[in-house]
Amino acid sequence: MSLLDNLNPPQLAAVTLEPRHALVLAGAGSGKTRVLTTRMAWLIQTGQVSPHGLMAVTFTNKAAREMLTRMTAMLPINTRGMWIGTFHGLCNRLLRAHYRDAGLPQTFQILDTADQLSAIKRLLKAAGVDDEKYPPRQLQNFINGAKEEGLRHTAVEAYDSFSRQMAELYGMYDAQCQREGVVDFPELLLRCFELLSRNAPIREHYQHRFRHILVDEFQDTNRLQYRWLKLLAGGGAALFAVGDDDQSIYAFRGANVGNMAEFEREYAHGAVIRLEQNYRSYGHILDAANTLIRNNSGRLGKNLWTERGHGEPIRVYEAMTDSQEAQWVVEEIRSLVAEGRQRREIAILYRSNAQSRVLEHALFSAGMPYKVYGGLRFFERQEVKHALAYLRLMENPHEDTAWMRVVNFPARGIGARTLEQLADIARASGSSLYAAVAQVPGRGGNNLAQFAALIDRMRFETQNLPLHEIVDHVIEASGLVPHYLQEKEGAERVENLRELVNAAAAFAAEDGYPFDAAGALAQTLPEAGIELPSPLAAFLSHAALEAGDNQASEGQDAVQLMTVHAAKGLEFEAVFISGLEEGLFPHENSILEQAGLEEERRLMYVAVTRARERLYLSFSQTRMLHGQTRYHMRSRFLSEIPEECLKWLTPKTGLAGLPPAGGSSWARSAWDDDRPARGDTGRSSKDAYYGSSQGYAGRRADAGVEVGGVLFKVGQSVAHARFGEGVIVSLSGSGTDAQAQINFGKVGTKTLALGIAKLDVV
DNA sequence: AACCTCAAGACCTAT
DNA sequence: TCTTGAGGTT
Repeated sequence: MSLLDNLNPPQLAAVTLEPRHALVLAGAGSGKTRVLTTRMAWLIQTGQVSPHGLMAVTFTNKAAREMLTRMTAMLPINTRGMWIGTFHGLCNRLLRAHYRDAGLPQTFQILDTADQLSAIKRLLKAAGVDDEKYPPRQLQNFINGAKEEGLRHTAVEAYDSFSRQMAELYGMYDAQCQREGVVDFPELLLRCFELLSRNAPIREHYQHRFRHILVDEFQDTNRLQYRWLKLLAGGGAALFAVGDDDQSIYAFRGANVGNMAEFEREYAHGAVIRLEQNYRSYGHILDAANTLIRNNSGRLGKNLWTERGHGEPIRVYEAMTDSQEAQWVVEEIRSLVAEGRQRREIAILYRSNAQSRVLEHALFSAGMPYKVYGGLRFFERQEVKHALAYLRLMENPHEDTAWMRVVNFPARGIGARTLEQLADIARASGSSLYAAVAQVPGRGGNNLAQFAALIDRMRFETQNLPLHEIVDHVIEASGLVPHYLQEKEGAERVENLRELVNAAAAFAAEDGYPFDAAGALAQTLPEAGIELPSPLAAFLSHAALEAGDNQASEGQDAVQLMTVHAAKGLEFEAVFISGLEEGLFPHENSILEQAGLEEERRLMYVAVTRARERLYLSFSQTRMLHGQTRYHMRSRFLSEIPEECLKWLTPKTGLAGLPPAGGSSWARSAWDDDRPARGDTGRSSKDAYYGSSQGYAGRRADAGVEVGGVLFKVGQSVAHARFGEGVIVSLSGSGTDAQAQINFGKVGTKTLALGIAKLDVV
């Protein structure tokens, strides 16, 4: 048995490529992970590289683990100390090893997105900046965007006073982080990049060490990550990048698809290998995906094909309401299960997490086991974050974010007033809050001193304990467990805190600790005299970098619910894509720009290609969103799939948005024909069509509302001075209370009071 | 200082 | 719909 058995020609070519830079364009289901892992095993087995000389980078911890598992299945070697991990994990590892050269305290902590936001809010408050004018969220995006481009605040281009101020705040934020000894996610990368570019001995050490660098999901790299890779490969390493430009769905967090084309031009010219044979899905599913994605521009080009037959058509269902849609999904799943399919092989996908609720409700009512991915994860739960904050303070009491989080939780008589005093003193002396405690007078100062003493005491009392006992001690001594025990709804929180103890034990015992920073360092850099981070520090990194699984009902055969983003890289026998509505999928925030729309289309492409055998598409005429009923047209993506791949399960007459009776090919006729050219959203024509259809107006039996002598009806076109032309989608109330929900197309749907808003009937 | 109520804003995706 | 923050009350 050879590693190379059963590879198709392009796969074989990729696996056994000479040591040189190469780009593998790997379509969905074309054996991408297999190629990556087989190449790693092959390189090692043939003695071309030692396990230490190989680095493999992924985006998710799951992918890293999968890679490790599959590689060791082929080639049983000791993987301890191998550099296989996420960009963030590997950078963390490097920074831990060289914290001094990186200008960080040994105990530096990692801020997740939420921590970062609260740090920013605290900064704005301390600096007396108007957070109306400089919204914390926007500043966060500004900072992260700059860091992802590799720019410090002094390098950010600021042409106007607003961005100059933002850059200024960015600088203050970095100073605050430095003072507190914390780094945010993008900082891990930037700091690591700067370390390598400025410190020649360290750079050369790693450049010399890594002979082969393999990158998974290359289309998701941002500019900084690309530069980081180039820097590491600068000593002659072969960069083997695997990706699929059609599956680039992370532009919103800085991913730059352009890296692929640039990489080909700069490095991999003449070494592009395409994997286009798909081993996953039947023909109809692939045809749908191929046709859909052809609407995008600037693709590197790729067409999936299969040796399997067409398979079954893609089933399409239109529901009246979101709950009816959910009901239908459950019914279909019932019959799939009755046919003998496993529930874990069935996935329900949606664009945004908020959509899961209706589906969960329907599944729950039907007694159908299900598992939701996404949403709140274990390490993001309030009580767990509180416990982690205590642990972080024990490691580094100067971390003000953690301090503020728990200084008065559970309540210990430290109020806003006292904390304000403390913050003032700390700011004046440029010290941390912890360091300023002694200077606060009065009862507040006394309480603060007791809190600081609590932290010190917990550190002292646990200093020689194993990790899980440290955690166990802290959740009690901090008062968290006692607090939640006396709270009405606290039982589950206490359970989660106890679970944190288990997580710590598991982390110390198994893969976590050796796999993470410390163990790897011990193996890889004994010569450098590296001080190992404590198990607690390693555990805290782990908690920040891997937020953990969600509420996983272990072992149960359960239907899988997740967002399309979360589904990337996975596959199922049967897939439901729900909520295929304009404004939802494609999402309304992305519709206006071509780039945004194309990313949505790639997202749809990812969703479609998750299915092996059966694919179901569904949409609903009405949906509860933001607490109110909204009306959407069906997604344009439905009309971008060839009709011959589809099988409509719902009658094609009498439904809103559809043409009147008859015509089996309405899906590609009615509004496709008069749809404006690409680039336009096509909303206006559709809205006009709504108005004249027998859609909602007839069914909802709305006689209309009269205000000021004008009769308003659902479906009617109206004009507003600011929002432009729109269509009334619903009416409520009467007289002076009358309100209308109006779809203004590009502007969105607004609810207006008819007595106040000046509306003209068009 | 703690507790409560109400309003506003988010809700799109996530290492 | 849910969470967060502000403001008022005890």
